[in-house]
Amino acid sequence: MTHTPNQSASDAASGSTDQSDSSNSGSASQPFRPVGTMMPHRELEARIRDFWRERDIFHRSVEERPADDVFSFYEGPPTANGTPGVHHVLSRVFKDLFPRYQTMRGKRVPRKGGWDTHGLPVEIEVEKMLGLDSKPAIEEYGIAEFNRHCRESVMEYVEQWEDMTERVAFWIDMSDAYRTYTPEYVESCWWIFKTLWDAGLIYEARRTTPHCPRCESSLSSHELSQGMQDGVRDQAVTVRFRAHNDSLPQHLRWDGATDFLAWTTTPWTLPANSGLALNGHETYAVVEVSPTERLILAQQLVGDSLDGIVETPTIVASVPGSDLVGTTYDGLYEPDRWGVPAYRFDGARLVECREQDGELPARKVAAADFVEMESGTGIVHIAPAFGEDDYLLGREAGLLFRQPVDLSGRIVGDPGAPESPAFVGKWVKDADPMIMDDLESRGLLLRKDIYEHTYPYCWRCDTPLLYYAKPSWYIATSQAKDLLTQSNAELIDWHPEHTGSGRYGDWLANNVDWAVSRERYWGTPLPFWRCEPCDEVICIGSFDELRERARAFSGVEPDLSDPHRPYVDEIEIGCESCDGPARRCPEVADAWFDSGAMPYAQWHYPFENQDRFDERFPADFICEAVDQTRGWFYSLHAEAAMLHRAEAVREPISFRHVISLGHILDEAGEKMSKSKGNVVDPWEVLDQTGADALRWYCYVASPAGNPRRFSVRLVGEAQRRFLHTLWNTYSFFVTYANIDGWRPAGPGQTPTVELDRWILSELHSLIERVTEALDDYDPTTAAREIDGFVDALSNWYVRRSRRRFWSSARGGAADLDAKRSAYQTLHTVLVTLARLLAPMTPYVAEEIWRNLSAEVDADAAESVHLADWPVADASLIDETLNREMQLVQRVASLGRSARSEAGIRVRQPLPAVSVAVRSPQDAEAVERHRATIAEELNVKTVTLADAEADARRYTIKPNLRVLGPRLGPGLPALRAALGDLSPELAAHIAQAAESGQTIEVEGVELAPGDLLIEVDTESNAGAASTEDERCAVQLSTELTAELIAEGKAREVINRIQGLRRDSGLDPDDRISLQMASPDRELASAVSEFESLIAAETLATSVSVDGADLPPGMQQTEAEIDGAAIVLALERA
RNA sequence: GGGCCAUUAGCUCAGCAGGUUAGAGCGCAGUCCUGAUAAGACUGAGGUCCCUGGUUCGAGUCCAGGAUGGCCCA
Repeated sequence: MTHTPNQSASDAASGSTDQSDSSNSGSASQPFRPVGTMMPHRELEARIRDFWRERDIFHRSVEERPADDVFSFYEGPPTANGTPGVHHVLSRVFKDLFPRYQTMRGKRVPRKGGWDTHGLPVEIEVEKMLGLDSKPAIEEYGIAEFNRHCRESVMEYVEQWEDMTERVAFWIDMSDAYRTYTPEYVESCWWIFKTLWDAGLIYEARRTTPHCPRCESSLSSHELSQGMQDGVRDQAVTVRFRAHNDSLPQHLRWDGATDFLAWTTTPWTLPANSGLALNGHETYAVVEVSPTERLILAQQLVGDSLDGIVETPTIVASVPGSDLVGTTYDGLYEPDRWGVPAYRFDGARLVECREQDGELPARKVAAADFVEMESGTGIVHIAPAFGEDDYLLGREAGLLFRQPVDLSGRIVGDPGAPESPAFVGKWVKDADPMIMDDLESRGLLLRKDIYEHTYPYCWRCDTPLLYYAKPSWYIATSQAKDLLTQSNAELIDWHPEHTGSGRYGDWLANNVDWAVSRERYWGTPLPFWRCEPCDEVICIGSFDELRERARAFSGVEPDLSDPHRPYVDEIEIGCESCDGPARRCPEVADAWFDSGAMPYAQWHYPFENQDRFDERFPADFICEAVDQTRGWFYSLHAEAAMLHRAEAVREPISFRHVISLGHILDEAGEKMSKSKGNVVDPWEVLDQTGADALRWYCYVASPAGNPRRFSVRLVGEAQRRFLHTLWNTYSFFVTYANIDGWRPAGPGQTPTVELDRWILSELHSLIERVTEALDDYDPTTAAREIDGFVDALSNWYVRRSRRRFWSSARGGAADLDAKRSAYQTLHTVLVTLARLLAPMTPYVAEEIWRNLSAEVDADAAESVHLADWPVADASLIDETLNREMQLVQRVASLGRSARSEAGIRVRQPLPAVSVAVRSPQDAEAVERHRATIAEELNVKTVTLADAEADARRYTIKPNLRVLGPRLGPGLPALRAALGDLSPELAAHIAQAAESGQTIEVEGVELAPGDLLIEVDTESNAGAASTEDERCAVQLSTELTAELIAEGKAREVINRIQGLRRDSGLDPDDRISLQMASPDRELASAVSEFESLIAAETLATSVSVDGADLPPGMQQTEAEIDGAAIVLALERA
């Protein structure tokens, strides 16, 4: 049996297995595995995946490249405690492209996988599962057991991840993947901490975080935004602080009392007051409210603040805020008298003020830009322990730090102390009214209001959060700010560029120290041990060191097979200074620290694999979504820069090229989220359209850095438009090559057929452009170039070459060379395309490569992914030919347009086309491609328009690009003058310009290059014309009897071909043909063109006017131009 | 509140250094073509190039301000 081009997809799917005579690709009649017209993507992917697995192609694609020429790729580790979504697919698709490309370019690209396993999101999932809802609950449940669940949960969906990864053909070594929880990984992290510690780049300080007093836990910014509530109504109070008279500016000192008015929505923070902030650039008013009392507040807020409190406020003085800075005042409470210690800032550290150091410094007024005039009094109460702004101002202005509230939200202090207030021991929200009552009774509360604002609540338990300064460990990244920004600007190549210079660069320029500790359980434990008696901190840099010191201290060597909490917390070591016992500080590391440690920790560097590390650091390429600018992109860069500063690694960067991907949106441009229900399931897309289509869409739709809209429909469109066209070209080739038994015959010489030379010229030009784009990490340009090429290949090259592929079937042995050339050329193009597509659409590329090359050529690489990237052969690129072909295509397009305008169908031959062009080169092109133009337009002759003979109209326009800069403001006058030219003058100028003379118009000397000349051909009777800026085409529409007859004959051919198809004949079946028509004209046309009809329809015998058509024949009655004809045929 | 990006046809996107009539694909309508192609060709409808100013002989493109959307950070 012979395959017809119309065989169905399901035939093709099973084609190679259940059709006995076609199962061997090497069989005599069928050089290639038959291919149907529809791409069977599911079957194809499964088959190719099996092949890759069986033949170990991925590993070989790495191992077969030279070990000393590595292209280093780092995998940004995902967490497998959730199912993979489309956005994960997107990043894997982009990650995969460049390693594949570089492999084909000859690099060895090892691809070690990795999993991110630590962190709060993991803990939260486990808490939910176990029904725990707070830190105390976890501790009661048991940290050991809790962490055991965490460890299990992070690999829960690993199988789904592996399936997805394999399905989209992301080649990465999962069997050798690093996991951030392994002891080796943790130990490398400790090495980093120790290295930075020794370089003095780690310190402990307080950090203000949103804190849930019920869960006793800090919340991340992500959690914070989940629990923001609008329209929260809180009590706002305005209170007075008595200024020290002798600290006021001279002119404000007097006998009476002067009070600052300050405003707050959190009365419970008032006992912690250490300062008042005002805006140094604003004006403050001193208001006299009684003969003995004055108040100070922002001048512009006097009315609002005192409304209803003071009848007629009298402003006795106005002072700039800056004049009040440094004024001291009395606090409302003195918590140090009921057992709350006060601390002073020593840089970022806090030092407790001890009794022996003398009296505490007084509270004072400071200037701060964050003080606004929107509401309140323009004076803000500052409690450095309870707010980010407060803390930073306290540190900057040298205020005291008091923290009379514990982590569970209770007011601390010794209730037995003589001055201890009643609210000691109370929950802060319960303390609020007590404090207000107390202040009111002491005459210090000026007013109470209800204030509506947005306030954060715990997303889990709905408790209002406290901003709370907690001890925290910092990496002093701001000390390396210059190194971070400079190395980023000079050494890292960002795509898109603006992310590196803009978003990321700006963020680095505003770098603040990295708060790296978390008061949690499932994470890399910080290697800091603190001596209980003397507070000395010891940083441990390896397990051996810890074992050693623990044994030296306790005589027992600890088990470090699991270095996590709680086991590591139990290990005690000796203090170097006082010999006291040191215990581990309970915090774990920010999980981002783990991710940034992967260049070292994935190899257990520096304890093992030094060579490997050296060879692969820094990475040549990484790729993640844009949200990683402050995530992995930063942690990687920061750790490398800090280690470089500590002189531990040779480069201050850990990656050289980076693609930052835009986010995936739904079809309407909305973010995908479960609550909106617009999440696209990756499996659905993969099932419906296949991995290649999904990948292709990702590359071609929009540049990597753009946000992209995504839906099954859009991917399906890309599939139809590109993959389907490619596949059909491939299928066409295989079908005809099999019919002819054509086999590739080694490297052929440059073809002589012009069309073949042209497509090869375009192909090599394409190789150049695609290579350039991929070298520049620009897959979108590469994909769009290939897309355009495949369109030209299918709709010009193959269409124009069809007759050559059929030529043996048409009986002409003379065209054998041309046919061989066509096969050879199309084969070369497809096999080269397979290589160009291999990094992008690895399945279909492999299919084409295997069928057309590997399976028939013992010398070809077994897999396209083991093959080399094609190299453009400049000698095959013929720019002139490319331009000429472009012109021919334009002429054909214009001619078809003229035809349809004249309403003459394409099968009707026309006598002539006349082409007007504007350059000698184009004229030559028309001459050289006459035959093509004639065939495309179905005309008998192609002539160049003769300027004299035609009624031509010229339009002369100034070449603005040239004349604009030269004439400037004089341009409009010239433009007007050229627009008003008489036809004669225009023709005169045009001819002068064409012959290279200089013309003067409106006093301006114009050289030929200064003008653009357009030609219109008048459409005279019997012609149809159309033009564009490069050429004009005029079709002669005058029909002769001869042409009409040929038109009729072509109609007959069309009907016979239809009948052939309907009769189930194969394309190369011969027929005997009989025709009969009562219409004289039609009958004579058929007789006249009998040989044409026979040749086109493969008729070996033709009988016209067979009055008695034999009954066994397939027959049909057709109507042509109103005349009936009966057609009958049978296989000859 | 700050930063980055985007905004061009119903939809998805091009539009390079400012230049003459702003393009493509999909979709829609019509016509044609077809023995590889669920394809293709031709034509048509469909645009205040987000808005307002400015620079310039000339602005979708450059500058300033604003609007909307997305992301990040407060």
